[in-house]
Amino acid sequence: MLQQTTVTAVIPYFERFLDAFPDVTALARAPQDRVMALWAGLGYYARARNLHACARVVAENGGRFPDTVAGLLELPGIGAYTAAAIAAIAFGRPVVPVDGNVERVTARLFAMTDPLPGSRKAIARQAMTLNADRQAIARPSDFAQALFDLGAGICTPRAPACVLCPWRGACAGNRQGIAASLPRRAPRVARPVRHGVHFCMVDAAGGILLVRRPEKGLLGGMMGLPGPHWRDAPWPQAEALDHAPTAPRLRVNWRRVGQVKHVFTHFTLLVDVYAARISTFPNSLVGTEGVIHDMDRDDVALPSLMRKCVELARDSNIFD
DNA sequence: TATTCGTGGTA
DNA sequence: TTACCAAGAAT
Repeated sequence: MLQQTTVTAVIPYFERFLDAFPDVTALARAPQDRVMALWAGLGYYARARNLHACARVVAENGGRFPDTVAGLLELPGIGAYTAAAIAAIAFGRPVVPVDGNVERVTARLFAMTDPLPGSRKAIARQAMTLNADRQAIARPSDFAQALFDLGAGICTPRAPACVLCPWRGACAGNRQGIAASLPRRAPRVARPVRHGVHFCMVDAAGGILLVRRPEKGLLGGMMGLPGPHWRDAPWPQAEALDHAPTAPRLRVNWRRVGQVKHVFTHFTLLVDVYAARISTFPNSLVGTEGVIHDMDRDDVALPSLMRKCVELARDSNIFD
């Protein structure tokens, strides 16, 4: 959960996850949709699929995790960082997990000025040597946690508190007066804008028509409002309505209720939201798709983007 | 090696 | 507002 995600954002998800799946075998035997529903809103949904797959592998092997970096790397969703973190924290192996915090501390400590992401391997190599110390080797878990906390609390991305840093005297970045500017990054490309359309169909009971998204790709395995693919060009209303969900002898009066802006990692999405009320869902629509009656239910795998679209439709009084 | 993957908080 | 960033992994 903590991969690329803040502790603050993770905590409530972590609590609910452990309530639902007290141990790895419970997670292994859970249906995937239940896992995705409890992950909904946290993002990077491949992590949920990988975690579930990982639990199944571990359960197959008697419910015991590998206790070496090499063994952990074999598991789905566990890469170099997570393997080292588990090995050090759970099994006391003398390795240094290199996350964004450790990367930043290392780049500053050794005044490494080559920009990320090209310098990533060199920084990681340097970081591996940080525990070349008798006390560090003796307590791999504490040393890893201490590095995280140094990066999160003292050696922060902006305005680092160098005067409070226990490593100030050894820090080449501080000595050269460039610590706060490290690690340097290659300039990032501008985020393009893409356009989508989604349809919020509501029945008399307040049910909303949902479809399951493909397993792979963006929001993979999650539920969503129906609509055509996202593309670079905007969708004129007439063209958008060609993609509205429909059924034989079903007359639907669509109304554009507004636009949702949603920022993904590598593009910004503008979604035109259309809403309509019908009396009851035809079987041809409900049969292969899903309907929810309460958006606040925690058993629906609805990502934040789709939640925002439904909220917009709700604000348009389509549910009244 | 470079892309693709979410979301929310903060300056 | 925009831009950046967070206990990265898979392809």
